[in-house]
Amino acid sequence: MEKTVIEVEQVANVLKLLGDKTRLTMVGLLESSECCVCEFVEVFQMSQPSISQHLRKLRDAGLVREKRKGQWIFYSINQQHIAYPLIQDLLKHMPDQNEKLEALEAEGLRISCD
Amino acid sequence: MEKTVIEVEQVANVLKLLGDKTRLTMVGLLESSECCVCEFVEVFQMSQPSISQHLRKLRDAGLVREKRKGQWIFYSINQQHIAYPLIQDLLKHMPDQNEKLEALEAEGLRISCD
DNA sequence: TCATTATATAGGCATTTACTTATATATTCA
DNA sequence: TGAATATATAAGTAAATGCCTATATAATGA
Repeated sequence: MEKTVIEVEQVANVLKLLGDKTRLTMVGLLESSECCVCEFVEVFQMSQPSISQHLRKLRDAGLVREKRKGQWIFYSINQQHIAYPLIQDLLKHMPDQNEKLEALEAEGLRISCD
Repeated sequence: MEKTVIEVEQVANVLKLLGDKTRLTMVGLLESSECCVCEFVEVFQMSQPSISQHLRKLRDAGLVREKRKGQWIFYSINQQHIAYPLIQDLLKHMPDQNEKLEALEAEGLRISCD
């Protein structure tokens, strides 16, 4: 395991952010691939503003990055974040979120710009 | 690493609980030794009811256990909790909280019943 | 240029959170 | 038994949270 030691307060702030089912799942999804906002809207069946607000919190904390590709904005995990190794460790204790993306793919709702 | 896989919602609930500096530090302290409420009051310089309420949340979630010893009630970490391995992994990314207990000891404020 | 699609922001609202002070309960010991 | 100590609970409150609807901004393509 890569070991980064982070101050308690910083750890608490990251955990507070991830202490929400939606954001935690988002991070789990982003660990396997980039996603755009509309994909999250599909996955979570939640209003688009709500999704945007969750992503904003993650972005403000530096945990995710955004990149525009045409009309879409893709979010990805920031592997440079000091808490990234910690987050990886966390995710190891959770079920893989990939099936949610595969379900999207099966419905033809996956966005791809490559 | 011991690997327990837990449902996303359960993980989120644990992270929400630990997404508070006080509770996260409490768990860090309890990982190295049992503590009673008055010790926490000293360490955190916080009102006794406030400490009790934090401990109650941890106890309600089953993360810690309480055991009366005379007039004191000692709290300990519940190593049987399904999320305990996850918590251990978390703590590896934080500085050791022991010095806080050592400081107490130096002031003669550490309670011991053995 | 205009309609459509994708995303962000603003404002409102109900719920939760973390503290406070006051009080209740439990144990110890003279 | 009664005072002192340790802890829990109750009630109140300000701030934070997470959602919603409405609207603004940005890119696309006919």
